[in-house]
Order: sequence, then C-alpha cells, then structure tokens
Amino acid sequence: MKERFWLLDVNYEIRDNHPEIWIWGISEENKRILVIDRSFVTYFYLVLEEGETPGIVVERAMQRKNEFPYIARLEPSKLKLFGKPLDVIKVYCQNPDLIPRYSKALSKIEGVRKCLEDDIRYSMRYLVDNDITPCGWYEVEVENTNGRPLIQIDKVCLARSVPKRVQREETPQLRVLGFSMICYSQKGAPKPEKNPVIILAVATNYGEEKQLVAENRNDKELIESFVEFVKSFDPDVVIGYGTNRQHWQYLLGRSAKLGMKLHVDRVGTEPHTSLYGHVSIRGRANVDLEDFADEFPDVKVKTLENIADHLGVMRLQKRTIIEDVDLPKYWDDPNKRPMVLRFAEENTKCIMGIFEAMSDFAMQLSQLVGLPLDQIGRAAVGFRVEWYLIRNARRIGELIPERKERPYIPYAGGAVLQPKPGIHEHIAVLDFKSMYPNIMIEQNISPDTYVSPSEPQPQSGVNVAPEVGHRFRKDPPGFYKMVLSNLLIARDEIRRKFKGLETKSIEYRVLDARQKAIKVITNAAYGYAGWIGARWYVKPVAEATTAWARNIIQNTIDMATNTGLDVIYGDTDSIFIRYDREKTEEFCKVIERKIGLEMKPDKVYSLILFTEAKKRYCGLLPNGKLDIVGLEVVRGDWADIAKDTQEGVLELILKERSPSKATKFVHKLILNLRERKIPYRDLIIWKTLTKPAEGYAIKAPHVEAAKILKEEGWDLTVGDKIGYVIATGSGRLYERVKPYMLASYEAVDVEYYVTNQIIPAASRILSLFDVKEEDLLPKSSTTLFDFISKD
DNA sequence: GCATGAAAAATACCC
DNA sequence: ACGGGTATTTTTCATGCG
Repeated sequence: MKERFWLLDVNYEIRDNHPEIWIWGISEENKRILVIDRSFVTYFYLVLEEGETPGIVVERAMQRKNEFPYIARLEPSKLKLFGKPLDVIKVYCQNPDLIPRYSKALSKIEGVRKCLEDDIRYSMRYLVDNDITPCGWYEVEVENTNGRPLIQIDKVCLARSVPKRVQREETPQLRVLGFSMICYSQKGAPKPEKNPVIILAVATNYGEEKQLVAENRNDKELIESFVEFVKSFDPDVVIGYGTNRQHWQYLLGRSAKLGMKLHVDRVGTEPHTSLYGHVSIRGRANVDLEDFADEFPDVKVKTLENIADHLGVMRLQKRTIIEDVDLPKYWDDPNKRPMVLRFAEENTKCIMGIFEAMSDFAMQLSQLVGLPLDQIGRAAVGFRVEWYLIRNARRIGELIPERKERPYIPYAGGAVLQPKPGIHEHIAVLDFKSMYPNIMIEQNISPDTYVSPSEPQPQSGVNVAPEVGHRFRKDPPGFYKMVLSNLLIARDEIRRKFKGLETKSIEYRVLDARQKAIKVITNAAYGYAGWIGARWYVKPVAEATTAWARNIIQNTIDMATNTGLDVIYGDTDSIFIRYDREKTEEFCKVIERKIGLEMKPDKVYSLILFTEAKKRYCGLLPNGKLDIVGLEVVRGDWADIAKDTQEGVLELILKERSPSKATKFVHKLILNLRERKIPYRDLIIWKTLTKPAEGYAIKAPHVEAAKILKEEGWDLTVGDKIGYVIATGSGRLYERVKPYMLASYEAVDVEYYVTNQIIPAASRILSLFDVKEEDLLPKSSTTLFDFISKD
C-alpha cells in the first residue's frame, strides 16, 4: 500500500534497542499520519593513519567485536576530505545512541587517526542519506500497524520503502494554533515557582479564539484548559513569540509546580529542549516567530508589536500595549483589566498574522536547507548554510569534516572608496550581481580546490588570487562552484516562472518565498567560508574571494574613469557614477565582457548627499523618496528625536535645497523639546546588551540601566535591547541613566538631548552647508549678549 | 588634583 | 555562533601642568 504525505517533522525513538525513525506527515486526504521506518542503520567513519591498510585495521577492530555488540559491519571505503582522496572504514551501528561511545573507543584502535561524521544525529542522517527534506511531498510503501495507543494521530504505519520525493508544490491544509501568555508578578520578572499565568490567549487558523483567564490567580484550570484546547484542536504547527526562550519553560515550570503534566504533543510527553535550544513538541512543529526576527533588519527593537507593525499585520497606533512593569497594576484595577485582556488578544492576533506573512519563507527555507520546520528558525545562518552543504557533499563523495576550535586570524575584506562630500546630481549605482558567489564560481574557489603552498602545481593548472597569491585548481569544478551555480540557476529559473503570475496568487507567493530562501543561502556562503566555526573553514577561500573582488572593483573604477565616467563613491561591489544612460549601458557591457561578471545599474538618484564619511549617505530617488544609508536616521541606537531631526533636515536640504529652512526646523524642534512637547518615547535610547552586565570592561550607560532593572527583579539576557533615558544630575552619563519605564519626563535632562542627540544628528548634514553647531541652537529672546549689554 | 587628548571599548551600521 | 570595513560615542588612561 502506498501513502502520499507532506513531511511535517521527524524524530527517532529507540524501542528494545532498535531505532525507529518517526516521520510525521499530512496525507493527501488531509489525514495526520505517522510513518515508522525501522530499517535504517546509521554509521560513522574511521579515518586511517598514513600508510595503514584498511583490511588490517578492520581485522583489529573485529578482534574486539564483543566490546561493540551493536556494530553491524565494517566496510572499507574510499571518499574525499577537502577534495583529497581518503581511505576510511564505514562503521555501521545498530544503536545510534551508542555512537559517541563507540567512536571514542574505536578511534583508539591502532591505525585509526580519528572518526568522522559521528556527530550527525540519527534523524538528520536519515533525511540526508535518503534525500528527504521537510515541508515537501513524499510517497512511501507502507503496511498498517497498531498497538501504539498513546499517539494522537489518524493513522500509524510501517515504512516498507524509503520515502520518495513527489513533485507537488502546495502546502496541505495545516492546523495552526497560536498563543500568547501573560503572567502575574507584583514586582520584577515572573517566576514559575511563585507567579501564576493569568492569561493564555489562544487562536487557530480555523477562526477559533479563546481567552483562558485565571480570575483569582489560580492557573491550574487555565493550564488544564490549554492542554485540553491543544488536544482537541490537534494542531500541526504551534506558534508564539518568545516561546522557545520563555513560554514553554514557564508553562513546564508551572505544570511541575501544580503537579500536572503539560501534554501538548501527539505522543503524551512534555515539550523538551532539543538541538539549537529549540523546544520540541513531538508530532507537531513548534515554531517561535521570534527566531525569525533577524529577517527584518529594519525593525530595530524586535518586539512582537514592532514586527507586526512592520509587516502591516497590526499598526502600532491601533494597538493596546502594556509595559511589563504596569501589568500587575492594570490587572488589579477593574477598570483597566479589560485592557490587559485586549493586549493579550491582540498579541495572539499579531502572532497569527506574522506567521501568515512568513510561513511560506520558513517552509521554503526548511525545504531547501533540510532542517525541520521547528528547527530552521533557531539555526543560525552559518548552520543553515552548513546543512545545505552537508546534503550536497554526499553527491560528490566528500566527507563531512569535524567541527573544531581554531585560532582567529583576520584577513582583508572589500574595498571602500572615499566619497566626494557634498550634493551630486544624477548619480547611478552600478552593482556587480552576486559578486562573491560569482567570483567563487569563476575562479573555482572552494575548500576542495585549494592548493596549499606545499603542494605541487596540479595538471589542470591553477587560478592565482591577486595580492594574496592563493592557488585554486582550475579543474575539476569544486564543491562551492557546483553548489553556488545550482543555487544561482535555480533562482533565475524561479524568476522566469514569475512572469505571467499574479503577485497575489499562491504560486507566486510560494515561488517568491523559495527564491528568497535561495538568496539567503547564496549570499551567506562567502560568510560561511570565512567563519572559523565552519566545518569547511579554509581561510584562503574567503581571503582569495575578497582579494579578487578588490582587484575587480579597482579595475572597474579605472575603466570607468578612462571612459569619462566620474566615480563618486563605491563599496565592495558597487560604483557610484554620474549617470549618462548610453555611456552607462555601454560601460556595463564592456565590463561584463572583460571581467566576466554581470554588472547592472541598480538605483539612479536625482540627488545624492555625501558627508566625508564612508558608508553614510542620503539619496533622493526620482519618486521623491529619500534613501538613507548608514546615517543616524537608520540607526537603532539614537533617540527618535535625533533621527526625526536629521530626517527633516535631509528632506529640506534635498527637496528644497534650503539650509536655512533646515536650520529653522532644528530650532523649532529644540524649542519644542525644551517645552517638553516632544513625546517621551522619542527620547528613549535603545542599545543591545552584548554580554552579561558584569562582563563589561567599562561602565556603559545601557549596562548601568540594565543593572538597575536587574535590581528591580527583571531578568535580562545577552541580546536584550535596553531602553533608557538620560536624567538630570551631575557626573558621568552612566550615572544619570534611567530605564525608560522607571523614569518620568520631569526627570529627563532635556539639554542632553539637545547637545548630544539633536545637534550632532543635524550638524552631521548641515555642517556641509557652513551651518555651525552654535547656529543650530535657537536664539532665545534674551541672549547672553543682550543680558550683558543691558547694564 | 585636574584639564586635555589619545586610546580603548562598545555598538550598529554597509555590503 | 556567517565575513571584514567603517563611523561614532563614551569611558578610560596617560600626560603635563602647577
């Protein structure tokens, strides 16, 4: 009997010392099925010492066979490591949990140098070896089984074949449950040992909404109802915001305290923390949308409400938001309690909306990279690239290198030109398309094509990187060349398919999500190559890529100059030139022909303003919009008042060409601030805590603010954004810092914001037009001069 | 002891 | 827990002066 299904999640179990792969899927008939595969035997490799014969080492291992009862067989094999042929022995092991112990013991056998691939988890090994990726359709030969009564599922069957990929694009009708949670704590962060959950706001993509409330702070029933709700809806995907970091741990803590079990999975166990610090719920995909927050670099403070606002899910102006510090007060006030309920309800609405907006991307990324949907968000970019590489390594017989600690040695990156300060008219930005990936392809740069200085010149010849002199085999094509070309081709194909599709159609949305996923991995490949934590780390690979890039951009600049195109600025893979349509188009063609990389005009600015600094400019686009790069406006660590000032100044300078209007605009803002007419929230400065508060070498303002919050009982961890304001008083800045939710407007040192926020941000632009810092201060009716001259 | 300027620490950006 | 290049602010340190 055949079963067709969409792969939701995978895990493994060991039953009577026999491993089982559990594949959770949704069938074509929209049934929830569990396919159990008992046939997969996992393995790892022994790498031999130089000059050892595989057969002899196998014999040595066989002599100690009784020490390793779960080894099925030993198989000499020839594979490659970093492109070099290597004799290995493949060790099949019937119990995956014994691999760490066995590999440790076997690596001590005479003639064995080390083990490889002993750190690949059983369930991932199964997916990789059988070319199965999550979030796709499969067909498998099965037989029915029973006797697994604890499992909440429509059907359990045993696999009689390996699941085979079926070409089918659509996502099945998934059941998605989202929830948000509010706990009650009089002071500081809630602790599960003492503080109850007071609200669980639950919603489903089938339109059900429920507010579970612990009226008298007794949350036993609330959690029971939650478990009941989950069980009856039986979701495939459970979503929330901050669930991996907080909510599941909290709910588990509460359940333990109340003497109950949090059975929200399909097997009857509790959620457990697993790989990459993600919380796993058997049979369901637990997706924490916070793990995808990094996909939105424009959102500086990555709260649920800010991301929802950014995606247009729910506008900030329309939201009910209650600060953590105010929650107990609001809850205990009968007039304000409804606001807390609305807050929770809206949080869950935002969660549902954000998932709707980005689930396609998450699923496409999961499918491309091969990590299950519940892990893909948590995995850092480097690991996403690495899993994609691992899958492709198999195709070329390349072993997966071990992960090891290495010393950090810096190397040179991209070239950045000194801009010509001032306003320039009619400027085009010419970009090399996917420069680093294309250089790697063009020069065959790869961990497996690198020819170290001690090696002789290979027959195929080598490409030699400029400046650094690293050599790469010309032939055969390397690992990266294969992987990157495939990614670039796949992306181009998708873009071709776009044509003729409605942007709102499901097909378009899925294709768009896939091309975004491909782009993310392609662009991250270079960064991966230079990451010392990478399994395939080879410093010359990264170093040669940037060396070639510098060489190419310099040649491009020279050619542009010789063509009579004025180069105003450039950064890594781009040049900014005075725009002349015909000349530019011709120039791009010449570059493509001579350099072999595609170059295209990206943006054309009617006007562009540069200060003396690199990486900071503001362009005026033909549609009248400002494109602000690097300046305070786009930085998250300046108060909004400073950012708004600078943006206003830029508008007046570029659209009205009026430094005097801009100066008056600054005066007005300063006067408003001095009268405290500017909203308090525009004075908050946000900075990230990048290490534990105690670990800092100096006393920094945001760290001192964090310490105050800690004193008040709030939990802060690395990565948290600290919002603070500067209060009046004497001494260093860090002595006058207050967390914004613990300070009042009256306490704020308005003059700090004038001198250290507004003036610098405005002056950055206006100093180009001979406006001095003192000119930016509004002239008061009685100046010091008036005052003195009066007597 | 204090003003001053350079160096170091820290952060967030660009591509 | 992907790279290097860069600007900027605030703290800290070194130095010279008296």
